[in-house]
Amino acid sequence: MPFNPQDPRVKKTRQGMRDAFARLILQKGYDAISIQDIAEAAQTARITFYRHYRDKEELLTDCLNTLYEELRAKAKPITLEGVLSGDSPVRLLYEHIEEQEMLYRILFSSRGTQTVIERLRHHLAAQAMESIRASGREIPHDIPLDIIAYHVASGQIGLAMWWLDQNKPYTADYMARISLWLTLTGLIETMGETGIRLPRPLPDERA
Amino acid sequence: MPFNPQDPRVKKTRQGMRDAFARLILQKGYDAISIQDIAEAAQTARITFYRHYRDKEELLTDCLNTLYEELRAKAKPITLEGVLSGDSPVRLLYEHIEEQEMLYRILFSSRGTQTVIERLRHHLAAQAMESIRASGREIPHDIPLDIIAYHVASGQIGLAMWWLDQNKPYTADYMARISLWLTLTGLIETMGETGIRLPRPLPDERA
DNA sequence: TCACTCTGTTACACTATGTATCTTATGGCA
DNA sequence: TGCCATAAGATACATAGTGTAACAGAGTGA
Repeated sequence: MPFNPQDPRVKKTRQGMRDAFARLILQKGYDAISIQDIAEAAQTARITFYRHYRDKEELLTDCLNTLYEELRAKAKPITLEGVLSGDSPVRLLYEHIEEQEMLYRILFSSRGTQTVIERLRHHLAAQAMESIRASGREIPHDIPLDIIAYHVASGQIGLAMWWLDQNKPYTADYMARISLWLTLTGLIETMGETGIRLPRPLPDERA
Repeated sequence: MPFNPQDPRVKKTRQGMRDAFARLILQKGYDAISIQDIAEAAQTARITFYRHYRDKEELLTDCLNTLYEELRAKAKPITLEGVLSGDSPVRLLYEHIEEQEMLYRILFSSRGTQTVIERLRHHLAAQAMESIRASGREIPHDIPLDIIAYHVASGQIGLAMWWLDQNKPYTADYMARISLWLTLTGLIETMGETGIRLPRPLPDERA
């Protein structure tokens, strides 16, 4: 189906589908939605759906890819000074969540989104690695860099999910700073340093 | 349907369904599975499925609830000494993942599981709070305890997901220690302490 | 205006779902 | 051992959703 994405009719149809779909997901959940429902809510014919998307999944991907591309477009070059002064990737994430709250609620809650969350996690992990490189410091105990990066990214995404789930009890700015602070300092002030058995270096531990 | 769960016929039927379902999910994915498929794979009649479960979702919940209950049953009282010597909730998690790898793969990859992952996150968050309380220390900067707990739990789950996704490149023991270490000390050794703007206390930041 | 493209209408075959009815098999117990 | 309660199997059916086809009508842009 070689549709022309520039055609105003096509634009209108697809935008209508995306909007209707987002509304329906929040209203009754991904699984309970039929193609019929989407077509009706978008005030279009059922067959028109099939002309543009193979299935629900593809429409959802269309919705969330746009979201992800938007976040990526916001990314700036990473410097240690920028990160420490609060101009961090996690701050951009919280700003973007504020702008696109409805879509992030779908991303974090629905089911057809595992791949997009995975992409977001990869993205944040890559940025974490870049931040660590920008710091120019040695990694302690030879902990593999990708492990660190995924731990950081997972904590950041998890905290953002918690924030939306709790209906944003704190400001995005506060959350971004907390997230960065926990990532950087962990619980060391709380738990204390004494007695922590550091992991041994890597080679002994290969499975 | 007041079935007797003790009846050996019932036990056999349900166990067969659970096993068949787990195999099918890993084989072709949750969405692509029909009730027919499950019944066939379990070598039973389609109608028998409906006698025991309302839909796919309920069968999946049955599978994963068992998993979650098993993990919960392993939990021990938390002490600071136990946590620091490596006898931590996250170690139990990794041990359990090794024991039930197939089901955890389903839990972490499939779609019908958001609620169970959420429950796992709550569980780990609750244990993190308990660990912090057991330490008897003050929480720095009045950071809300639940924020810390969810950050910790998310990092731990995310790292475990990464580990399975990468086909377990390191031992469970090593992963558990890394996870604990990152949680406790963060990246402070890597990024350094200077220049980090700590979050201001809470009251100014309420949304 | 005209050619082209997109959308709407109607229709159809196919598959999965959920339920009902009746028959057969199984396990516990006197 | 034979009986009884209960679970599983076989068959059938109504319903809903899916995916596709053919044709008519509306919109876009030159």
